[in-house]
Amino acid sequence: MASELARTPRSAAREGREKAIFEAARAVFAEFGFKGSTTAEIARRADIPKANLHYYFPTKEALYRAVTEDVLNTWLEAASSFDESTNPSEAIAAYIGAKMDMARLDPIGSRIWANEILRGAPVIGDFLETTLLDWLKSRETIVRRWIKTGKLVAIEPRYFFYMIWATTQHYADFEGQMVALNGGKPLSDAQFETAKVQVIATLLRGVLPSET
Amino acid sequence: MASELARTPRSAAREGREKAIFEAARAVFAEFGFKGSTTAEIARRADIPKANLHYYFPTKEALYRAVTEDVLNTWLEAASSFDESTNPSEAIAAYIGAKMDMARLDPIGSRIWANEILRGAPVIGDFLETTLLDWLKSRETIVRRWIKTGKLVAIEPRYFFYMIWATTQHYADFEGQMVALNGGKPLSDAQFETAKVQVIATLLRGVLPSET
DNA sequence: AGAAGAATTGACCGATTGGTCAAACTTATC
DNA sequence: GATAAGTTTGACCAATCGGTCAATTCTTCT
Repeated sequence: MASELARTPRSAAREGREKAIFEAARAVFAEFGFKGSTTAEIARRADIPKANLHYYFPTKEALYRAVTEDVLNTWLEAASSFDESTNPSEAIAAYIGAKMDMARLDPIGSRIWANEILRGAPVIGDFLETTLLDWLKSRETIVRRWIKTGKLVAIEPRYFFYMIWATTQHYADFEGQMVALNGGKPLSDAQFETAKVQVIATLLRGVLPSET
Repeated sequence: MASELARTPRSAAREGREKAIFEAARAVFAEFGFKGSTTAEIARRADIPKANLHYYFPTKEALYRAVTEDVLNTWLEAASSFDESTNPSEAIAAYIGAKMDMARLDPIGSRIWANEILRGAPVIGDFLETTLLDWLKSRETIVRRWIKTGKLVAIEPRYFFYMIWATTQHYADFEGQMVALNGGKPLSDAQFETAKVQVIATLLRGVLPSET
């Protein structure tokens, strides 16, 4: 099959080098944004000559697109954790938990996203208007159903999702601020777990009807 | 007095030109961060030759510091709206409201802050570790007192403030995402007011004891 | 072993970067 | 209206930018 030929696995060495460039690019783009990043700096962190970088990724923009689209896929995976079939508490808790874990495990991805949005989302703009909007609409429907059946207080679902996105992403994007406020040390696993539990509890209390 | 001579008011024309450069710089730094911004682009937006920009602000870094410190002062003004003397609901509502209004009225300032933190806060790092930490500690004390007197549920105050900062700042930093999800149009005043009311209500419900 | 292709790299390119400078131009003061 | 000070600006600089290229080295296959 032709498609199988196209997917012929490259040598492991090649994949390794590509990944090294990719990871270096992620770190640099996350810190300096697209314009502020240089292929020279990325190559330096990947420990290869700049010319070699351009052999694997012809342009800075191609590399940026590859990095950005990868972040997008990670986002989509986490999105599925908001499950319609479970009850509101469980669905919301699972979703917030998944997004918190994402921020903890891949803060760089979150920062790449943040930089892209700050620029006006020139690359992922289409995705926002199509896939993300569709996702949001379908989840809004679910939330509205929960509200109608008295399982949630009357809220505008959209702004509730914004709160979740804002809070979870904050733990990745503003890590620098948190470190400064934590005596120069990153949040420990225990601290992060406390934060995660509290974020879930506070947001659930904020939208669940009083138990009267 | 010598200090008075130093503060000799410059001509109104000079102040106007300085302000034009300043505003152009704010917009550019907010969009591209420090490294991604160029003095040429700032000068272009201020509609002056680049050499003239360097007459008013000798270096790109000096201009950036001026812009950043201005953002900092705005933050400090809003911080005072968290008032110890009022009850928790009012203090928290007023503070969230003030930060939401800040995000609405000065999204650029918020984005400059975000870019600075994403870079690792090289300029405002000192401020974070001193003034901001002091502010946070004193407010944590107030919140803990409220918890002890049963006016708030048991929470770690710090992570509650992070939620507030995250959510309010999100309305400025991720405006591009919200616009994409709102049919390409910015949030109307009515939409923003709804969002603001809901954010306050949800967060208050999240930390106030049930009315049983 | 040797040919063919893939990968590596130093040298280099025109464009852009932050910043300088001297000459020209305005404005205030006497 | 002459002088001095403050302001504006095009031309220019070395350094860095994204990207190219030809020469070289390494792998793979027969």
